[in-house]
Amino acid sequence: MPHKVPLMPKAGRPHPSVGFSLSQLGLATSRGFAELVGTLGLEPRQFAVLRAAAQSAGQPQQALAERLGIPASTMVGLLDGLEHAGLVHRRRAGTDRRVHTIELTERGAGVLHEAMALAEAREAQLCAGLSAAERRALLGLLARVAANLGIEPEQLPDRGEGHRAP
Amino acid sequence: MPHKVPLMPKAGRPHPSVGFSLSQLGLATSRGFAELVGTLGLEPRQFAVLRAAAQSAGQPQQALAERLGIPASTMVGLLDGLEHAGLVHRRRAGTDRRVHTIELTERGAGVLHEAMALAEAREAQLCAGLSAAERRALLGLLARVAANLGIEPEQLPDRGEGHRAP
DNA sequence: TATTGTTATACTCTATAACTATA
DNA sequence: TATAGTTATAGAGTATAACAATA
Repeated sequence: MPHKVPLMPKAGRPHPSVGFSLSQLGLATSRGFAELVGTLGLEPRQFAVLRAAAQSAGQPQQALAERLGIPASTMVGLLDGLEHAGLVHRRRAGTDRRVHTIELTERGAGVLHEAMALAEAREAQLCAGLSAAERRALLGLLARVAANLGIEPEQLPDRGEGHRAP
Repeated sequence: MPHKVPLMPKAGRPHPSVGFSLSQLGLATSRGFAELVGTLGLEPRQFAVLRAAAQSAGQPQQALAERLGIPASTMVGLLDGLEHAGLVHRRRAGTDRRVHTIELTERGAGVLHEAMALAEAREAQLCAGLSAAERRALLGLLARVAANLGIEPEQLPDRGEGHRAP
């Protein structure tokens, strides 16, 4: 959450606004998700790293960083944690001994699996009481708002660089 | 964190999830809002303070802090900025000379007005292409998700890092 | 000389706790 | 003694820049 944390108006309560609701819910969901994967000893970005590493094994650590929009120096610490927990493996590439390729350990794959299950359960909790059609409608409307903002569907939340992002 | 900035998965792209979409859009909207009011020299929480102060003049500074969920020590800096910009006025209460009551200056009211106009324009941009009925539907669905999370409609995003060390 | 990963530095933000002045 | 506001200190988190090994 983090978005740095964004705080928006309140009070007046003339009408609820989409912007305020999204800001409020976005913070709550990401915070809740962080807590959830925290029970597995992961922080959200480590979960993202596990997923990305699982998609194709043996990626250089810098490739992962770039793909997730995480600075290389930050990636070091994230991987240190994952490696120390035995979830991931750094190996020097034979072709270029400067690069470290990343692979999930068996245990790492297991934890990733658990984390995905938690995420699914969380999704179900968020959407409790919504019919399948309503959930689809919500996703569709959110996608249209995202399009208005120029956000591509796959794009990571991406912590802004220099700008203040509360 | 945006925030702790919460970062969520990506990649796999089996189906988009409500949780991920909200996290992504929430960060984008709050960041965009921060940039927007930034053009007026405000940060988001200062905008919130102006709104709250406008609702009823002469509130003690601590009342504002509590109402917005902002720590008293943080409120000091926010008000310092607002006062220095001539948007707000600290006055010692006659009844209890310890309390500082806060009032908007004429200029503060003007800036608040501008900021609200910006926020409205932003809302329109977010909802571009949505019919009135679709926007209502979106707000309704978001409210139901919020209810599932136990969030009250009025509640501020609330950065509360809450569970720190006692 | 350029590049991969690492470490070190500096900066931003925030909260906790000390401090003052009133009560 | 307790409270409103202020200031100071310390902690977490991050990005930028220097660094070592390899190319």
